[in-house]
Amino acid sequence: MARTPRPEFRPDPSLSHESMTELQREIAASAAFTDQFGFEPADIAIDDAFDLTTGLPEATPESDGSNPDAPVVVGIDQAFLTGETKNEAGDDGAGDDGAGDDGAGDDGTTDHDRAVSAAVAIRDGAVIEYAHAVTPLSIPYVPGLLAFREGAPMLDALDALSVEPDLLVCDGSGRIHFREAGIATHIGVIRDLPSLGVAKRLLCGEPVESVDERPADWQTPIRADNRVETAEPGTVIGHAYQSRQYPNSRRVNPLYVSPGHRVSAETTVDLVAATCAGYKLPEPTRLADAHADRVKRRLPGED
DNA sequence: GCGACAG
DNA sequence: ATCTTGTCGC
Repeated sequence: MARTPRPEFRPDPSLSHESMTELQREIAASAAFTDQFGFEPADIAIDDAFDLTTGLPEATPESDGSNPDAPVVVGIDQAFLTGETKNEAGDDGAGDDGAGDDGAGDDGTTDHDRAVSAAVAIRDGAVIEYAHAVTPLSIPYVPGLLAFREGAPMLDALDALSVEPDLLVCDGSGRIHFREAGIATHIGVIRDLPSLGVAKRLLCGEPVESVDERPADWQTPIRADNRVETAEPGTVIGHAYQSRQYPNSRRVNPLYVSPGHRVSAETTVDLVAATCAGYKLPEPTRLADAHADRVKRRLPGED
């Protein structure tokens, strides 16, 4: 059957705003918001939360006891090194070959930051591999255009991974996006891998029910509103999912989960729920977050 | 012109 | 995202 050619991903700082939004429309058009993967949510279930109080669990590539045929879930997250000014004499030679000036400007902020991208591969409840990449950032954060700032760094971390992922769990939105092309969608489409996004805050769209004071495991659909340019208002683009709640309180906010690529909105909730083990964030994201922080701490500069 | 906005 | 110790509440 005919197949839409995969859009190329060029996070070039010189790209115009229009070019970026146009590329996102192509990404969204190439994305599949239907289930296209060969396993069940139960196959990636993580029953026991990893204990991160004594450091991260050791990676065990040679499955000791765990099922080597279980799907590989890869969590991806980032940490940042900001405020890196360019006036430091004797800067480490790893500087970027700057094309002219930095887009610094009037507000004093520069783009001389670096991203630490971390990817953690989990199979049958065990970590089988850690990978990371440190990438200079050249594009500022703009709501809706996050993929152009963090996409390449995330792909770098994925490239550093030796195992083949069966599912990517990204930090941020997927289909819950102005053009249905959040960073989870970008990454999924570019690698043509099943992917989903887990965000702590809602970018756009409207919950069917109020998300306040909800018990654990509660969920409600997120419908496209007038801010979602590519979908008919009312279209379900993701869900609010209350992954955890304290026994006698109701202050924890829900997660906002949405399809990235090759996963439906409904199944996205099931997949996230399967990888949650008592904490607000799903285990793949918790571990990727911790790994990114660990790499960042070990980097020259802060000891 | 006003509002609104992942990491 | 990041800057950051202790601390109020269950």
